[in-house]
Amino acid sequence: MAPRKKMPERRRRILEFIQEFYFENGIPPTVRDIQQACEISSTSVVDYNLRQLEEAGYLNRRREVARGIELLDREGEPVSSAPRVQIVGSIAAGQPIPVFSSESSASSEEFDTVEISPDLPRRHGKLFALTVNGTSMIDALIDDGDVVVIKPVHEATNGEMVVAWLKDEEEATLKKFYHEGDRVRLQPANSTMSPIYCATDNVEVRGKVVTVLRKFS
Amino acid sequence: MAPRKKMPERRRRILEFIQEFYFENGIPPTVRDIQQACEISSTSVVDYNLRQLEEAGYLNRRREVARGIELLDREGEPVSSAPRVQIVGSIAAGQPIPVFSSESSASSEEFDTVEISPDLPRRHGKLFALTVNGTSMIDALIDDGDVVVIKPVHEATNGEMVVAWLKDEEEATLKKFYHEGDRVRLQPANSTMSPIYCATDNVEVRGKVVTVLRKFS
DNA sequence: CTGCATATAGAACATTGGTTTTATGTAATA
DNA sequence: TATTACATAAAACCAATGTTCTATATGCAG
Repeated sequence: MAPRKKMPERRRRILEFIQEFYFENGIPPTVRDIQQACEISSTSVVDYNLRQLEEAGYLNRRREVARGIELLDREGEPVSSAPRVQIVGSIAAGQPIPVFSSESSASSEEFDTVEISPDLPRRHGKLFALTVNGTSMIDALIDDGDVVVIKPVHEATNGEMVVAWLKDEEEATLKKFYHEGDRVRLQPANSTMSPIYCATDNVEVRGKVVTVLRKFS
Repeated sequence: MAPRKKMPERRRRILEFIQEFYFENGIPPTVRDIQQACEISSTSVVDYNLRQLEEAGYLNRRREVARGIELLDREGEPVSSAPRVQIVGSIAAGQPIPVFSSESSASSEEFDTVEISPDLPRRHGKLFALTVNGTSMIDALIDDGDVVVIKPVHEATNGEMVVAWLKDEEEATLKKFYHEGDRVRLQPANSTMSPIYCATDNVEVRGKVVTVLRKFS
């Protein structure tokens, strides 16, 4: 699969149309649907661009099959109806968590997963999840046993709830992030706990909370 | 749309296959896909049965379109990838809310909707949603502006969070439900508020909370 | 039995829609 | 300038696929 870099305007337009069409109609468009919508003079041009898109890993084409275009997500997986994210571990203030590899490799079937709204990966791309241990985030309305869905990012803006990695301590915590001058304040979401202050270069943001899932049963 | 009653075995088989196929492939099957999978001797038989299924409201057929079968749900709506529920109103302790009609009628496009995990309607069937006003449910980790997804039910077990309708007062509230002898305790989720006690026959359970959705941004 | 609705068959038809072929234009590069 | 990769065009080809036509079988009501 070729790398993804800059793409001609028309090609981008085609890809966008396919996504819209599939979302609205529940079936992929035909080559000629694309041709008309994107005002392209020939089906061969559409075919050409589809091949390029396939090459670049944006979609699969089922040969000789009507409406055989299959959209792929950023990991090359088909975008099916029910996206799931892996629960890669648990987190509680001060507790270590496993290392994240956003380039997650081979072993896929070893984690529990949770089903999430298709909306989320559409907006945020690749996500993962952590189970929350204890009530240390209770003031942020995150309870023991809740699952937080995380978007892997390396920067955060003030007030966002992030997974922060403390290099020296080799610990990860779930806290609110505040950059204050040359240091960082990590604010627990529990009024009985004090904030952590540390040097900017000792803190590594690993991701931020996108949503919280809670079981009612 | 004709009523749904008993269905020939073969027809049921066809419908089941369409569902499986669409789920697995992301596109509907062709007439001939169905023919082969269901071991039917002629495409005309498939066509005949598809017409019957359309008549009975199980699916739509886009005429002259390859893979034009569109599955419908129990409400006659297309089963698209991302299920949505209507936000039919808002709720806060003591505030009135609109009347729910689970047999929701004509007007469909008048409400905001939220996208939910496909898992939920699969498990609970028809759902609706309410926006939470104020912080009266804060102890249950439900904040102002959160959206609660509700399953319309008429009974609840102790401890469940329910939408309760108080007949005399003509008000609806979101509270925890406890049946205690000949009366019902409706427990607010806010430590500064007192529970409501009332006669069993003055309380009507309208639904229970299935999940909470919160925006992080 | 007759008539009628329901269900199945086989075959052919007609359009849709994926694919191929050949030709042209443009920009970057040796 | 010649070469090459990239992008666009027009037209045709033909497999995939929706649709139709005719014939047959079965069960049920009159």
